Order: sequence, then structure tokens, then C-alpha cells
Amino acid sequence: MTNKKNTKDLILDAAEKLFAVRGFYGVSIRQITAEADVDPALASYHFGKKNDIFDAVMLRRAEILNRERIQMLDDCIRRAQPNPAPLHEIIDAFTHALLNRSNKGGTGWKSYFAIIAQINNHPELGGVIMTQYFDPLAKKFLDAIHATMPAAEKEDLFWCYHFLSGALTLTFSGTERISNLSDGLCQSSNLDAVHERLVPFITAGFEAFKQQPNKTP
Amino acid sequence: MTNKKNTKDLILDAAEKLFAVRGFYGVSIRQITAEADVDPALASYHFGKKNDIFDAVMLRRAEILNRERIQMLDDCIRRAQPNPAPLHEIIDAFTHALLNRSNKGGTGWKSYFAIIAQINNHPELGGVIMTQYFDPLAKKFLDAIHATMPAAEKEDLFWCYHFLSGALTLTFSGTERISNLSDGLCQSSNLDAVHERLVPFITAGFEAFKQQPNKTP
DNA sequence: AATTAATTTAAACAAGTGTTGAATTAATTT
DNA sequence: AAATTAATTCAACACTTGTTTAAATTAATT
Repeated sequence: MTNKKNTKDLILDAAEKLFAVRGFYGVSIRQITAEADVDPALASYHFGKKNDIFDAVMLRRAEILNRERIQMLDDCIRRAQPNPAPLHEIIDAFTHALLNRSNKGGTGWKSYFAIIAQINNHPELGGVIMTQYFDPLAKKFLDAIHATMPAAEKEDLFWCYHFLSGALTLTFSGTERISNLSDGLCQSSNLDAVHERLVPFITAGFEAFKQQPNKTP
Repeated sequence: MTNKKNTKDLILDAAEKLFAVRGFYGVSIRQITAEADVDPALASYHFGKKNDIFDAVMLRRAEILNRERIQMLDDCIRRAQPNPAPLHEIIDAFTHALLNRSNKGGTGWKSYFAIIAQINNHPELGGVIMTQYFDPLAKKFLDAIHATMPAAEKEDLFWCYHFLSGALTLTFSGTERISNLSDGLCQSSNLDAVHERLVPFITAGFEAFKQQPNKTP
């Protein structure tokens, strides 16, 4: 097991860490290369423009994460055949990989999720990665949901997905202020506790749209 | 009705608009004052440091919004006395002002919500405003929920609040990519449609924790 | 061992950064 | 009307920004 990292990864690690805290525009190339203990010119040499560094940071983990999540969705659907997969299993499959990486994946993954949360507010930055990786996954997820809730309206499910997406984003970004609300309730870092509550919460939300509303024209 | 705005508001309007799109670090004072058609030095003259401009932008609407939301919560509680307020009314009171301003409040409010979403990921920026305005409101909201769901565990409700907060943030930031998932389903800007779905979704999520789980030790 | 390729260094570039001070104009008070 | 305060302009400051260039060094290939 080689412990010595190459320059490209050193830069990506440093960029990931700093982007997570201060955002794309809040971090300079010189700060990144200083954190990586590397000459500033190497950033341009290895990656090109600053935007390309950001894209490289995103791509690195997007592939891993995406493969895992699609796999879990497929497994969950296959297990239930010929019936549709249970709703809570679909939602668990959609969220489990996030929890797992955020919990046991190390600081790099934590930073990565924080950046994902930022991308939601800056479409100009991560547009390509999102369209290429997350959208197909979301489509597969929504299809599975629709299969297990055939009576629900598609538009309802579409919005429910957005609510799930928002809850997920904030939960796993890790940057949320726990504030003085918790009163010591939340012994942080216990992300399993979060997941135990997130899945029932979201499942119940979706189920509220299981039947079409009484249309009385 | 005076149409002529003073310099301070011109700067705040421009800053709000630009911060919403590119974030705090992504916008320079010169860009702000150019957008406001005003001399760059006036930013420092009227507000001080760049951080103070950001705080002023936040403060302006935080007071208005906060007063409205607290009012609606109080009204909803008073209406139900001596019974606890219905769950869905509490959630509506918590979200209605956001919807209303986002829908009919003009572009300034839209930008404001986008900045709020950013603050969630950059606690260093809006910490003061959040602690001063949003936390007390959240506490009042959670108390009301607890009153109407006395059998639920406090920690469960705390996390449910976070899921609500995430869903709200993403929904009203307005910066979310609608993506190619919608297939023309979502004729955007129809935020009433969002609210009609958000309240039942969140209500059902909370209700999943109405009874304590069977503790079988 | 010689040659080519890949990587790292150090210096520099023009442009943009937040902020300030003195001079000038506008508004308000005496 | 004069005097005083407030608001605005212009120029400049020291510094940082992303990026490039050419030379020096290291690694890989012949």
C-alpha cells in the first residue's frame, strides 16, 4: 500500500477540502497549492483552468458514488420481482450510499458532500456533472417509485423527489449549524440516527400521494 | 410614491442580485457598484467592509419575514385554543410567508432566498442573522409541533425539522436546476403548486413519528 | 549511457481586489 | 446668506488574482 500520493491527487485533495468550506470563488489557486504543498504553476500544468480543477474534484467521487447508488437500486428492484420494490427500500437504496460514505468515508467524502450542496445553488458550476451522473439516477429512482405507487400522479412524485433532494442535501452537507435548538439532543456524528429518521420521514411523505386526490370538478 | 431610490438601497439591491447568483466571494465591490451605477467608494462610505454589505442585505428582509412568520404561528396557535394547533396548520404557518414572498414578492425576494440557501452551506457568513432571527422562530415552531404531538420524541422532531428545513431551502432558492426530469411536467413559477404538495409531504413526514416506537429491549 | 519526455521550479504578466484620503459638490442648519 | 454637515467623485494604495513563460530538474525510454 503506497502512502506517497502523486501531485494531481494532492492538489485535488486540497482543492476539495478548501472548496467545501469557502466555495469555488472563495478559494484561490495559490491557497490550494499552498495547502497541497506544491508549486502554484502545477495546478495549471496538470488541470488547466481553475474550473477544470473543480470539475476534476467533482468527477473523482461522482463515478464511485453513482455506481453504488444505481447498483443498490437495481438490487432492490430485482429482489422484489415480480412485484414492485417496497417504497421504503427504494428510498433507502437512494440514500444509503450517501450515509455510508458520509459516515465512514473519511473527511474527503465529507467535503465532497458539502460541495454538492453548493452546486445546487450555483448551477453554473456543476451543471455537467449533475446532468451526466445525477439526473439519470434520479430518473431511475422516480421510475421505481412510480412502479410501486402506480395510482399516484407523476407531477406529485416529481415534487416529492425535490423535497427529498433538499432534505438530503442539507443533511449530508455537514455544514449545517446545529444551533442552540438541539439542547444537547443531537450527539452529532451519529449519522445512523439521521438515516433511521430520514427514511421513514421521506417514505411517509411520498405515501401521502399514493392515491389520487378526489377530483370534484 | 417616490420612485427615486437613495444610494444605500441602490447598493443593497445590486448586491442582493449579484450575491444570489455568484455568492459572496464571487462578487466584487466594483461589480456591485457598477450594477448600482454608483461610485465604488460609496460602498465603503455607507456600509464599511464588504462583510457589512452582506449583513445589511440579509438584515433588510430578515426582519420583515421573521415578523410575518412568527405572527402566523401565533395566530394559528391562538385560533386552536384551548386545543393544540393542527399539525398541517403549523407547517403551513411556517412555510406560507416564504411561498408568498417568493411568489409575489418580486425579484428582490427571489434573490434573498437564494442567498439564504447559500448561508446554509457557509455558516461563517450569515451566522449572526441566523442565530438572531431564524433560531427563535424554529424553536417556537418546534414547540408548537411538540404540543400537538406530545407522544413523539423530541429528538425525532428535531431531525424532522432539519428535513423540512432542507426541503424548504432547496425549493425556495429558485436556483435548482429543473433538469430534464420534469418532461414538461413542472410549468415552473407555479409556486402555489409547490406549496400544495410541500405541506402534505412534510405533514405526513412528521406524523410518522406521532407515536413512540415499540421499545423492545 | 544518451536522449527524449515529463515534471517541477521561479519569475513575471496584466488585470482585478478591498479600501482609503483628499478634493468637490449637494444638502441642511444656523 | 453663511457655515456646517453629508454625500459623492477621482485617483491611488498595496496586494491578490489566474495564468503563462522559459529554464532547471527529474523520470522514463531508447
